[in-house]
Amino acid sequence: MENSPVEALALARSAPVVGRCAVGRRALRSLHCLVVFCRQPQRWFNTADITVAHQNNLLKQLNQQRRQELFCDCSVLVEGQLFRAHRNVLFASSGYFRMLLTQGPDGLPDTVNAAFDAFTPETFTVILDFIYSGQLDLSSHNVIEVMSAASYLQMNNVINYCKNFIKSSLDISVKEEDSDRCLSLSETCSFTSGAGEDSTDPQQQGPCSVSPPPALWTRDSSLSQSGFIGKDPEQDASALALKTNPNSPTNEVSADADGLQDPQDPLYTLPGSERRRSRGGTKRRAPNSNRSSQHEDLDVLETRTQKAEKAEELYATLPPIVGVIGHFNKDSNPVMRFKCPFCTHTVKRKADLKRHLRCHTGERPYPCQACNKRFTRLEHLRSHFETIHQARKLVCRKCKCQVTEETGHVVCEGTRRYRMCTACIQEVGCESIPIDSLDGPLDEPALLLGVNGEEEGDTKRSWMVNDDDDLAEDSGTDLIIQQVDDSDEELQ
DNA sequence: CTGGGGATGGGGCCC
DNA sequence: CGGGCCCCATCCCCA
Repeated sequence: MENSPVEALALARSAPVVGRCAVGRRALRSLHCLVVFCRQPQRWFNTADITVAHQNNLLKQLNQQRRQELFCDCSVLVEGQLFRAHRNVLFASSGYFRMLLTQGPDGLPDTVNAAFDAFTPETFTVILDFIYSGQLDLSSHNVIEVMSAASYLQMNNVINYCKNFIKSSLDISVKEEDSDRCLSLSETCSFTSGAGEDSTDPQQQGPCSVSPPPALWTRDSSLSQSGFIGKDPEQDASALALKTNPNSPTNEVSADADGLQDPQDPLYTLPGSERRRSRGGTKRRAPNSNRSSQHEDLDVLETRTQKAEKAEELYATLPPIVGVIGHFNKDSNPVMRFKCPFCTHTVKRKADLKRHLRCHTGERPYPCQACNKRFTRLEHLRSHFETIHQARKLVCRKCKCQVTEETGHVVCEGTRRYRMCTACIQEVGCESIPIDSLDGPLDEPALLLGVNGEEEGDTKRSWMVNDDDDLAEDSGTDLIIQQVDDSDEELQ
């Protein structure tokens, strides 16, 4: 009796001691047939077809069983709604469930119950449907919640699909922004998974992927996950796209190539390599942008304002600031931590999370008025300004010797200022500038004017550095721009 | 090619 | 909760 190749494989696997028993001999014969069949694919079908067909069929069967609640040995309670599933499927799909099912104190129990308040039943439905079908039903309205839930459940493949969804939305946004400054995107799209196992392929890991989160699980529904999540994000995915995954190559290349990324942009983020390359200088706009009309500039300003507003909107409506129990303190009270919706990072304070989010959104609210470089934090701006533009370091730049306010002569190089000792000054033959001018136009209060003033729109005129008014190159020691007068600056 | 230093970014935590 | 400080990691430039 001959077996089919699939049966042969199964038989062979179940009878490892091939040849020592009848079953083993039968398996061996069947396996021989399989080899023959595979060598003549036109007579049979190749193994890849078998595998795919088998996987599809198996997944379909499992999904049917789930829907009919057949053999379900796992209950998941999400905000009061009960979901039945198979623990082996959940185990294979989610790092969270892997930990839940393997690291429990009592080994594998007969039934497993998990409860979540960190996401909605609708979100978990999307996740569960994906687990059992490979189809991820994403839309602009649920992508953040799904991504947050996937992050919570440690499903890297879903996270990556969500990132791709957001990135694709970004592409659409950028292209449309380039053409008619109009933001829109497709409302829904569906991603198909190639495999149910969550991906650990580093290439699929987004730039915001970090180390696995701490074990945040419970095997007792009474110890449900504490936390909260917005129920109605109402988020424009285009806004999310503009703010999400700033390091994505798509974002960088498309935006930068089109000259759309501007250091003046509150959401501006330097690409990984560009970030370093542009240090100490001013990122110029594309040459052709110099010839853009005033009308176009106004459109650009309007677009930036829209971006800033959307950033604020995102922060205001940001639902997935998920409070999670990080660990228990000495009094056995849960210590709440806040989880980033874009990665697995958790922080103690919501304010820290907001600060952390800037590394995902690319928001840089603190522009340097001297060189237009933008920073995510005021302290970074201040540090940069003191170091680069105020020559606060009492070290000779040439010979590295210690100098004082008196002996360290300030040398100006564009907007950059540094100190040199008397000997080096004479050796180089350059001129120092009076110390008095250091705290003149470049004093900090003026510097910081741009932080809040940027939203007024007028100061943005100075952000659009072109060949004619490149501050970094031409302003020299006369950094008058610190005397922020929006109306005057607009006219310059 | 390599190591040191500068500039920058990001996390933790205190005030 | 924002501001600020400290610390560390990373990247880049330069000798």
